[in-house]
Amino acid sequence: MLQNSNSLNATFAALADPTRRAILARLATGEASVTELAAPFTMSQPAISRHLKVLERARLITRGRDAQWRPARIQAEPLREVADWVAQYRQFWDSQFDRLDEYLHTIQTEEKKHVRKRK
Amino acid sequence: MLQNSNSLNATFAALADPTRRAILARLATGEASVTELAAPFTMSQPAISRHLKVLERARLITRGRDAQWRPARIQAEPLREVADWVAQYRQFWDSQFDRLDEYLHTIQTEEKKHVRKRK
DNA sequence: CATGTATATAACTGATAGGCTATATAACTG
DNA sequence: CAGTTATATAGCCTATCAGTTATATACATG
Repeated sequence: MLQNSNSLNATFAALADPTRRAILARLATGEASVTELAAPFTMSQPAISRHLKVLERARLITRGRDAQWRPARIQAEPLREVADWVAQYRQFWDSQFDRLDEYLHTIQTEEKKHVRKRK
Repeated sequence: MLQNSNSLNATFAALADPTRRAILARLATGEASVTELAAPFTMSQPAISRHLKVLERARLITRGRDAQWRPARIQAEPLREVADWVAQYRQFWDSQFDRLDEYLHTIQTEEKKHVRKRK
């Protein structure tokens, strides 16, 4: 279950920054150069380059080469891993699972109360 | 689209740590005390308390009170936000969307090439 | 080959993360 | 109320993050 631990660490850390999420959103419409990606932001070009490096290390993007441009492309795999990870918890908000959720929670709470009192 | 930016920042940052993800996995089976949550780990109790505080600030857990115990319970909402966010990118790995994905990518790439050459 | 454009890297800085130990607080229990 | 248990907080340390400016590198082109 935790074999993707390192991968998820890097992916979630990369996604924790709004600039990087905005870059991904932009790349969802197609590849783009660093300058194009930097345009919507007030921060410097090196800052964007570093954000891209973080995304690249998390494998959320790959970089190409087109003359002096280094176009970035979004990569699906880490996003799929996030989707798979969070799907584990779907029961907690999906009404389809409410009954099971409630049941599991009830028996768990009862057990804990007993355990604690015994100690 | 970015109205949940702050919330997602905290949520993704919280999820970037494997200890905190393990705590959430444990809480998916029902509420638990700090000591119970700390048991599987080699780190100190204060370290676990701090991890719980991070999860709490991200609203991924809430804390209760049961005598000297402070049971933690998982909260669905931020996880649902993550699921919603990542669902935006479902097209990139779901084969159902491959054709659209390919089409979008092709026209995007063509456009970019023209723009770059003109400059 | 000199210049312009696109991007990366280096060096610095201030803030935050995540661990520790020691200590404080809160509640139960004899 | 003294001792025990559960948890939180404080203070410290080291590492990493996210930004900056200055500079280097890579490529295109007149």
